[in-house]
Amino acid sequence: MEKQLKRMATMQRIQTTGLEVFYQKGYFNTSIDDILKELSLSKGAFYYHFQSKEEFFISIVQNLLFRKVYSSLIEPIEGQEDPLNKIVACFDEALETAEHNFLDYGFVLSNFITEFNGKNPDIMNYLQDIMKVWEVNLVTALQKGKTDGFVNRHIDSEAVATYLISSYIGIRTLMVEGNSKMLRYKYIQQLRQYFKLIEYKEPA
Amino acid sequence: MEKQLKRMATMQRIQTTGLEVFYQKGYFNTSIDDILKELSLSKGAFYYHFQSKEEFFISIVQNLLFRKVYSSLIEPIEGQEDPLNKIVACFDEALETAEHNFLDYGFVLSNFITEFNGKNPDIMNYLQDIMKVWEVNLVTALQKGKTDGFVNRHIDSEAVATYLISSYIGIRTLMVEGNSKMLRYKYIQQLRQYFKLIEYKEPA
DNA sequence: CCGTAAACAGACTTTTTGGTCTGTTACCCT
DNA sequence: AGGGTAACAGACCAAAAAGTCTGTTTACGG
Repeated sequence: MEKQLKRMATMQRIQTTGLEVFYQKGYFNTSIDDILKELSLSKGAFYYHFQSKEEFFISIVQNLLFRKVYSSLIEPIEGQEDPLNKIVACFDEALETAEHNFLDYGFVLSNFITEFNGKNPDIMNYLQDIMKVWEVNLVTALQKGKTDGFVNRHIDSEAVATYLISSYIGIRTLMVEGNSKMLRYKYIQQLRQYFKLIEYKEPA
Repeated sequence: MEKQLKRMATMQRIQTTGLEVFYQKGYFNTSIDDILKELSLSKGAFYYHFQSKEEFFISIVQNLLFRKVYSSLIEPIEGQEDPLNKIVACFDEALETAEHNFLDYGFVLSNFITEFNGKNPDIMNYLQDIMKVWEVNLVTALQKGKTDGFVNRHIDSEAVATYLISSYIGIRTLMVEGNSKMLRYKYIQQLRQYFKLIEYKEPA
């Protein structure tokens, strides 16, 4: 049963550096050999574990990418009370790790959505599924916030979720050009302003 | 002097469809032959007018892309009074053309920034120059709005500009997955909400 | 009307790519 | 301990890519 473990370990190794290189160079600009060079592995090893470049990428999306988005953007909010403050904290935290971890720069997920849009509907579906999970989670959190008395009942939860996702994608895109610390500060500042509008206000 | 005109005409033809194909398929996933096939032109023609694929793309950025961003996002705001309403109208207008003109889907500029980030610093500079012009214009408009009594003097113009750009980039990225009409409606709605916070309020 | 240069055509070269295939090593099971 | 299979190495192939080069057409100037 040792073999099973080794197999998984090798696959994960290839996937991990695969994601790194794909992110850095883009999917179409990255060759399998680029990844293999980084790992000192051979083509034989790669095609023993994966059927094709495309299937390989999809496995990365479903394993690494989904987990990453889930743990950093969905889980910290899911089921929590006081969603607005949780969202701010979660976004701030995510932007902070983005500052220091180059792999986080530019929000990998939206980068790939941009790259595959109109080119590969198959892969696009996998990517957009992740986005949908995120969006649904945000909407749910906002609705729960309404019943728990944290969020103004008159706001349009779906519109707010859309606006949040948009701004987050955008700020991550902007952060690639450096000065990310200042951008993060400004962004969180404006996000707090925005939330003042939609939080529950005690009836006077 | 007829020749000069024809030369320019041909170059523009190649650039125009070049931008279309680059946008649809991505720079690295597009071959020169892809563009030439669309135009029924030969390699000889292309390399007679342009030195290389890279130089060709840069010429597209400086000619077509800059003009597009300028005319749709900068000019409508530049020097105008009442910047907040002008910005809403401008963004709404830009999103509306984005709905109907597939070439606008996904905000071409930020798509390319995503694609070239970390891969080609040279091209990145040209792209980010355009972003900077936009940002400066927004900041200037907001500052002028303060002196003209349309914008709250206490807001941080640069932070607001960053937030605006972020959300715009984000919403354009989201619009690629369809349902763009609803997204546009929700986005503009939330943008108006946000602006209520930063508009000038008559001292009671 | 003709020579000359601009504008273009298209075969060719070199490099890179995704993917195949045969051969070799390492490890588990009996 | 040794046979068998999983895990990997790396040469190989066909297609595609950017870019070159030689040849042909077109059109302007004298």
